[in-house]
Amino acid sequence: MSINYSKHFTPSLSRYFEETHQVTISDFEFQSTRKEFSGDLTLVVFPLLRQVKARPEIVAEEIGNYLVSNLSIVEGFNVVKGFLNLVLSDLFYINQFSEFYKISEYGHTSVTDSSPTVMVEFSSPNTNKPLHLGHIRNNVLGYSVAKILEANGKRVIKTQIINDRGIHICKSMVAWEKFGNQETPESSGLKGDQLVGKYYVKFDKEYKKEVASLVADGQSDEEAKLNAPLLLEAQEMLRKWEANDTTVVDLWETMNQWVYKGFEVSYKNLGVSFDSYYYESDTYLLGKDIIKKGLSNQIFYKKEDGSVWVDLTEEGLDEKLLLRADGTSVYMTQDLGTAQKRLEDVPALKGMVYTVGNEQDYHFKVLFLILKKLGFDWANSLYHLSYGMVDLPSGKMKSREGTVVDADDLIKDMVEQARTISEAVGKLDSLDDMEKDSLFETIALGALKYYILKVDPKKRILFDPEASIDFNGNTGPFIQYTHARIKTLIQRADFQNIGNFDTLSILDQKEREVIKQLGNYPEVVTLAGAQYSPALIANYIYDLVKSYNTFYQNVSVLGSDNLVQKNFRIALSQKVAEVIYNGCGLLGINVPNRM
RNA sequence: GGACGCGUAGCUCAGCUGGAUAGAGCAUCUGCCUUCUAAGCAGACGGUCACAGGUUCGAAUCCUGUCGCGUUCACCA
Repeated sequence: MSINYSKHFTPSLSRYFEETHQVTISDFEFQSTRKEFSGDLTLVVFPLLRQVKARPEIVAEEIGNYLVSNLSIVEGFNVVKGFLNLVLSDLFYINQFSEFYKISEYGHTSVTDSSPTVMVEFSSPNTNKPLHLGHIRNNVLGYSVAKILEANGKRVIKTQIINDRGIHICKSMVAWEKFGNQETPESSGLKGDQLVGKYYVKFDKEYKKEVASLVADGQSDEEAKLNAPLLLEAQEMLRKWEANDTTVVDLWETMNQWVYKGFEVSYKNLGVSFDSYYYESDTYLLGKDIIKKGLSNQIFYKKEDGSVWVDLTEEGLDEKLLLRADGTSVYMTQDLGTAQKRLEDVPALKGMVYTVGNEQDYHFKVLFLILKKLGFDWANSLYHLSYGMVDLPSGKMKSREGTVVDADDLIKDMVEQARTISEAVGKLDSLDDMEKDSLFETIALGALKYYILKVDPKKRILFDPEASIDFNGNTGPFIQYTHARIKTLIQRADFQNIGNFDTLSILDQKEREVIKQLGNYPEVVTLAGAQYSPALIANYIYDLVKSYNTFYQNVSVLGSDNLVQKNFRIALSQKVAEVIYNGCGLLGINVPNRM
């Protein structure tokens, strides 16, 4: 358990010390008392010994005595070595809880007119193939971080950059022209992105055949790869596209529309959404102006061949190309352009989060440095939300070798699995078929998202299809289940006087645990330190759910004879349900009222 | 080779600004359904926190080095 009491539980304690000794609040370190010792809150006295020269036991004893006689919320204490364990009164917990109880969305900051605007970029797919498991991690992470920032009082614009141009698109187009027989999503019944992806794979297959036959004719492997007719056709198509050839552009637009329609379905299945879209085909040329400006300000320099570079050796990095000798743009140019365009569209923009895999750590380091050098004041508020790859037990995913896990397929499989398990458990007889379907979907997505988000983004994930669908232990369905149970409990409970706990005096140890967890919850995120982490939130929710379950398993609410206590417990349940609901919202996970 | 990231129980992962005997889940074993959801709860078993130094009252956590794994160092995107 991880609780930082210094933020939420200690101001009144620390005030005393500030007055009597020349030490500051930061010298006091509080932590949750370990369960093998008695007490609620522990003061670690070692850090104080620098100011107060005495044996730790004596200092602890003195402080403990003082607190007990001067602070009504401290009922008692014990000293173990340099640790002062304080026993807090029930009143303290009840007051604490009364405070949480009154505030809905406890810990969230609402968005107002003066809230800073930030953009969160995620998904950012290529338009030549369907979304796969790696995209799911990206989408789920980016969406969650957007929600978290919103809960922290930021005005958030969810956006993406769609990689809709380049040779890879042309490959799908060539293959479709040659082998497609005018196939369309309508004629084939295939989702648009799946259809285009099919021809991307087809291209690769035919291309390999051509290479093989060229090699058989005596060409070297390298020659063959460059000379294969299909590749030449794709390159020719790219040239035509850049020259605005209407036939090519029309085909390009048609096929891209298919893909976008397909993506929309996948996003809907995943439960994510966007507020704006940027297309590489619109922005890839824009960076050139920035380069020009940087050149005249001598931030960049030109080599003899005419290519433009930036020198980052002082920052410990290399020289980096920004513009080719022939004047065409590279990846970096276009990212500079996109950043500029976004700022033009949203002048109030105060920061950006880029959700992109960690293989691009270096790229973003360079991008941010360049923007800083160019003097954009928001360049200090750029954050690369970098995440690790998703591995399968069988190894790495490779799209060309067909070892990818398709996003649509995966979601479908998980919904089926949810159905199988749920039907085996029973309990759902009162639901009609539509309610059941929507429930299975909610559970499946909860399982998938939680499985991905509970892991630190920067670590690589080993995606085990079996374990991801597990409904026991530290999983999404476990959390959803607890929420549903609480909801039923509240619905069935017949109670009055909720919110008036004045005469309540004896708390169960488990109730204290739950209240502690509730108090812990709001401190999960800050933007400034780039500390926001869905994994942190996931684990907090799990802690809360676990202590709540333990508490409720051991206490029979409806059997309680004291009305005040009964109401208190129901109020506690309500609050826990609310926190689970809000917390899951930050992860983009829905929680059902029944399951 | 340089840079960055990771290395914690058999497996998958937590572990906040350094604090007490390192925590969960899965797996294995043992208990617990006449009251609100057993998709649960309680317990047992399981650790040289990769390794070696250093900093200090105290290190999984901070510093240095070594080893292992990954990514990256393209006029690809």
